[in-house]
Amino acid sequence: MGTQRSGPVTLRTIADQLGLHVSTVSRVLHAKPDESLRAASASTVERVRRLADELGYQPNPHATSLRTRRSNLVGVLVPRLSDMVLATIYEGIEEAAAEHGLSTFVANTGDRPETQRTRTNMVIGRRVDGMIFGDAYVDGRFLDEVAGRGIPFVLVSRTAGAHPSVTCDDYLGGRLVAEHLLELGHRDVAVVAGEPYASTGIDRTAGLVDRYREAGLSVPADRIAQSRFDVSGGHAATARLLDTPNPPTAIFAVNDFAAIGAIGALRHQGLRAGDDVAVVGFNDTPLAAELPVPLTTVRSPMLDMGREGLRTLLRLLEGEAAESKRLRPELIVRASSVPSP
Amino acid sequence: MGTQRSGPVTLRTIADQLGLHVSTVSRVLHAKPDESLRAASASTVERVRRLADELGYQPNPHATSLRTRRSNLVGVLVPRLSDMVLATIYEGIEEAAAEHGLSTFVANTGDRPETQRTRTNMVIGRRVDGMIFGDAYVDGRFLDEVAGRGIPFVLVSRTAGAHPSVTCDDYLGGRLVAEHLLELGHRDVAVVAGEPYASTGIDRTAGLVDRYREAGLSVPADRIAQSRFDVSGGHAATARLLDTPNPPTAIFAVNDFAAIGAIGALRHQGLRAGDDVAVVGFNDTPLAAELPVPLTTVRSPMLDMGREGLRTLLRLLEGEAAESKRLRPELIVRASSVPSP
DNA sequence: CTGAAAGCGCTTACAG
DNA sequence: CTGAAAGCGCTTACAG
Repeated sequence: MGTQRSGPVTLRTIADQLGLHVSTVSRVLHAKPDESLRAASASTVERVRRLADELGYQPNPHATSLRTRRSNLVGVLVPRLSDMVLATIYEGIEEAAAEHGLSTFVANTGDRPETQRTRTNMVIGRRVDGMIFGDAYVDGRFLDEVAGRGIPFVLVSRTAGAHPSVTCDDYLGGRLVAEHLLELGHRDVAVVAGEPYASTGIDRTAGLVDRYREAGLSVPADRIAQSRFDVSGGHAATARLLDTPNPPTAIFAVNDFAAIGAIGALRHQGLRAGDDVAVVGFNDTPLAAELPVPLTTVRSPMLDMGREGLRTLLRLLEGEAAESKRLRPELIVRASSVPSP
Repeated sequence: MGTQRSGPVTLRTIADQLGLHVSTVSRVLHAKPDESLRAASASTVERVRRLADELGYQPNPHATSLRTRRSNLVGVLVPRLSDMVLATIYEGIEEAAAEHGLSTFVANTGDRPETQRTRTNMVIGRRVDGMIFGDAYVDGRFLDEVAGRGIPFVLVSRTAGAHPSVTCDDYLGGRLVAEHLLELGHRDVAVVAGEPYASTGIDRTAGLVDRYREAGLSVPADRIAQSRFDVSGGHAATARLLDTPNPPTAIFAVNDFAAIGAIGALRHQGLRAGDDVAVVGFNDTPLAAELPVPLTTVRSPMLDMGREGLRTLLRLLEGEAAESKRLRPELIVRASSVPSP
């Protein structure tokens, strides 16, 4: 059995017990199945593998990273994980990362530029191989800087400038909503539009407005209200939109949570979603279908966005060119946009 | 300016440019403000600090970890980050970790024992200093193993055996719900109880059942339905509870999302939450207040749980004893449990 | 087929 | 006050 060493098992533990040199052990453990022949004799390979298994050897990633200058670490920045949309995208990232032997750091930035900066520095300080940003500002200035520092990254959920991104086709999503509302005869629609720095809200709004214009109808500026992306943000924005002598007959909130807030604001005014005012959300989070008034919304492929985002980063890390992708949205019609019979 | 080195700035870069030895530079950069005197002469300290700043020196954490056997890394396991409750707890963990110069790995385990195993191994393989589990099974068997491997950890959200934990006082929360429903005159209550392996659901249920028993009322087994913790889990469990000739007059779902599912299931039967059946949730997530029928629920201090969980781990890492904590819940009464006037 | 050496970037006693 | 050495655990040409 050899000497019983305390502390974690290292290459040296194995080498000593087998009377080999650490470099031999390293070579064996490192070789892909097919090239093990070149690493050592068949019997040595066998003995090393068996003992490594028995002792539960796990390479020290700090030593490996120090030596190879590759950390197999990916940094992920999101506005906030308590936003189910981003959390789900992150789940996709994590799944795909695990499949490829990568680990991920996530940090919440609250969409605050100052925090984006400090978190990015912190993550880069940890020597990640690449980053994924879910909190891009549409102007992309900060990201230009990051690119200038030579660190590879991919955006998910939001686009910015020409940086590679994996997003939902938000513009198309907005158009789908417009078509649905036009069919229902709504000529006067208002938009809970999200934050002005996020491409998601911008593009979803633009899609709706453009499609309305094509139908000969304009959506005036005072029908479009900025908002936070959460429930209370949607509530506040809707309250403002309703504070007018001639309220709209339909509301498009660019996010399911904002839509829930919109429904809350309507209720405050004694108005019911569906019967009195059509409400449409975005994302088709698992809540949408279960609300007391089930929510019409646009399904966006959140998990896939994450998975595909990581794969794109992987390609970048291997020196290939990264192409941006827009994934297809799908309109899901429920009771919140159609009056009960 | 000295030689222009390519690649990242290391201690050597600074040492060479200043004609010092790396060990001197290390000592200076390492010293706390007050002990810098002992590290080097005042002028050397000044020169080193200035240049490090200028060059934007960031120590290579892999080298530091390799040398010091401390990674300043914490591994966090949660059932799923797309559960807003866990995501919020994690935000608390991350905040507190950042304040203490620690970074965190999070992984989703989906509450699957197999995944808990592989993720734990993966995280330990990354040489974290400690772990935080938000996905503890109440039997604690797996955690006993982890403890046996000598890795320090703290539980959040759920308890298990005698392992140190930071949780909401779930039992008390259940009692608060019982008192509220008893006051309203409900003698026949049903529980959407969550997963049988999670202390949260178990304790919340027990609190309610015990308080009812003290009032001379029993909650029979067929009024208690296991459920997943998400919306569709709550829906399914409620559908089962309603499938009886004499349905209950009140439903306690041990989680806001399950409660939303419960409301959905009621609606399917033509029943309205509040007017027809009282519904109470747990956690007071931001949605609760904004639902078309605002949800009565028990507020649990999610952020604090995370922050306090990390602090407890920190104490453990410093060799102190860790005490479990139960944070105080608070009942929030809204329309879902009181008929409209 | 296997060994020996060098080195990734850092820290920490130990000298002087 | 500063330097020199050793070593954390690994990988990778280079010998033989």
